[in-house]
Amino acid sequence: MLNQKPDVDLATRERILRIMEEQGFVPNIAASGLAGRHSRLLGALVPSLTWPLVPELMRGVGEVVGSTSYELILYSINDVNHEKDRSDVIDRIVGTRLAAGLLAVFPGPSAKHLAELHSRDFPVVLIDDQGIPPEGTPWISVDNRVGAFEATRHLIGLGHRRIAHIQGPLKYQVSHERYLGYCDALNEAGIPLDPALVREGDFTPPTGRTCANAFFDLPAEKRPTAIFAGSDYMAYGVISAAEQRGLRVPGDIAVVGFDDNPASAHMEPALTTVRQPFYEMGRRASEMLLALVDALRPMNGLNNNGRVPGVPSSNFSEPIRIKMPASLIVRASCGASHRATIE
Amino acid sequence: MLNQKPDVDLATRERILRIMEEQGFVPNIAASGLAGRHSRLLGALVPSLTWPLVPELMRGVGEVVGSTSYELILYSINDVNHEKDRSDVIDRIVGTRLAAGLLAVFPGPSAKHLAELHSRDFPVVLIDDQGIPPEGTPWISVDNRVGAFEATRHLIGLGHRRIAHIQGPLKYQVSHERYLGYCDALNEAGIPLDPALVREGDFTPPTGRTCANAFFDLPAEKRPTAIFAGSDYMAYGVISAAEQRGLRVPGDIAVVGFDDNPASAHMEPALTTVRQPFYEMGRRASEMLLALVDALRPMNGLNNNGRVPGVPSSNFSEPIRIKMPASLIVRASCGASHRATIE
DNA sequence: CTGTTAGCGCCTTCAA
DNA sequence: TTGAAGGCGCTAACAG
Repeated sequence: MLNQKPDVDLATRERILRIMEEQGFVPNIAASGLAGRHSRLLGALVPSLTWPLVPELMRGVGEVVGSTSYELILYSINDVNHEKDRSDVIDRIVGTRLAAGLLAVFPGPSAKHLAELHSRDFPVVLIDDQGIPPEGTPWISVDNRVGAFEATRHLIGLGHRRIAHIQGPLKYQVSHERYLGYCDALNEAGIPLDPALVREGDFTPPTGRTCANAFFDLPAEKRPTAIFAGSDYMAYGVISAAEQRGLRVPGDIAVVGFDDNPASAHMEPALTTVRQPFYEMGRRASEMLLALVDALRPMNGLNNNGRVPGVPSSNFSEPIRIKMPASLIVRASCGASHRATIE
Repeated sequence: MLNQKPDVDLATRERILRIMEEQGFVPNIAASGLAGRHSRLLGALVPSLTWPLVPELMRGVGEVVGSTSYELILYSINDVNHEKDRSDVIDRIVGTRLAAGLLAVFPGPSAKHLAELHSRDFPVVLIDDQGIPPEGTPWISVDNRVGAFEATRHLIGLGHRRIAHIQGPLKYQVSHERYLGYCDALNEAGIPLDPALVREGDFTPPTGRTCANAFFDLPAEKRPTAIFAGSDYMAYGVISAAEQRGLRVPGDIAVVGFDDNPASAHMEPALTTVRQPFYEMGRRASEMLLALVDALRPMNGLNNNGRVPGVPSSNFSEPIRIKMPASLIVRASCGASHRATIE
């Protein structure tokens, strides 16, 4: 019977169905999933939505999923610092058989387990900015190295020679990648790397402040004229430390961040930074996941009439790993207005 | 049969079930919802997650829902400016019978329709900062007026007499409420309201900048010494305009915002603002929704054994409308460090 | 092509 | 108490 309509003799049921379809009839998704052995739900496994870039990502996901007949079910793992392996949670999720596929944002240590799920033909797409994809699992990431390279090169182009870098935690791959990009740019310009100008932070403003102060305490001839922070949040700390010392940004010290947090455009001075295309990544990831899920459907999504034979069920092919470009957003904090970026 | 376990003769089925239960057996949510005529999914209808405060809210929601056996299904309506009535979408959502209840964040014009759903015994909880609740529908909002009152009074306490206010769009109730709070504080201090010191913005930095410039253009004796912006974003614009004029914040002009965006603590100067307890609101709302949903379940959530009679199905009672307090967060931008707030 | 039937995995009721 | 049967709303595979 359809929805909760009152029972009628079976003879007229079909007719009723037809009529209802012509009006706006909405089938019960749960029942349809059950019967069709195929859920219309996609799971999204995300870390705290309060991370600055996750909402932007989910905007892309929501848009794509919203344009289909699928619905999004949100598994928001509010892990304190995202260190724990959430394989148990993932197993529970898969166990409920609610979702036809899983989109995992910044999976961290669970990536391995998700890759295994994928290899068992459960549709999985990973989004991360790390860059160490498990073998064969669909994976969308950001080209951190090139992003950092461009940021640093931009500072060099502005005449800076003593450029400091505040790394993220070294346990994260991204931190290394951004550091390598920084080195690349110095190399290209023939500027020797000065270890005194590289420090490790933890992505938060306080460590940005601490590292900046350490740089400011260097003897004048070793002191940097520009700081490239591994995250916008650390750049906030740098700016704050500079102001407290009476140093003007960008007049006395140029600052560049990484992430392009929503607020970074609106600060004073507006922060030059490297934008990661999270919205686009969300879109791409969702599209990939939908493709995987569809490939697994009986009849491959075609009506059961056409003579077209279903493709060999495991159509897990095509674009597997995507590396998205990060782009430099030039604003006031680096002291260059050679490109007027009004946002 | 349970999950997709291979078929066995009916005799041993039950035994298998028992054993599986002792191990970690995870029932199929869709099937259980179908059979039990009760879904274990809660719908969350949210505007763009990229609004600064929605993620914080969803953190609360996610935490509460995650601690139950319910799952969250996310209906993210990326409406351009949240004006459209989404009743059609809501009908589709309810029509799928997927969710047992609906949590609507900033429902805007759809609030009326949601209230009607509620009156038809479909569990609905609204979260809004507006303050015009439809009759009887569970509704959680923020006390904007008192928040604005405290912000303004704080400025008065610092010695300011000429305090400007930048309103949000007047089509929003919040804008009026915050304005009223501002007036309350002036009244209390016996400061006459000066219409030249009140302007309407649209919650974004550019209008903050525009309005601030208008204030700065006033003749010296009419010029404000403090500006209370109706949103943090507008406060960013104010700060930016001030800097461009060579005015120091808070030295020359004190600035207070409203919202406490995540970045507001990290700017230079850190922004004094009014925090809305969105995390807590998310929690409360989820708890209310869960209560409503449970009240509707057959047997009222008790096992079908106990002699306890189910409560009369419509147990829609208890806390219906909640107004949460907003709290002043004092930071550097208002020039008062009488409370050292390090964040 | 339309019509019918048999479940999907689970809950609930009734019988033992 | 325990167990078997019926059905939730729908789809898919089969008949006509």
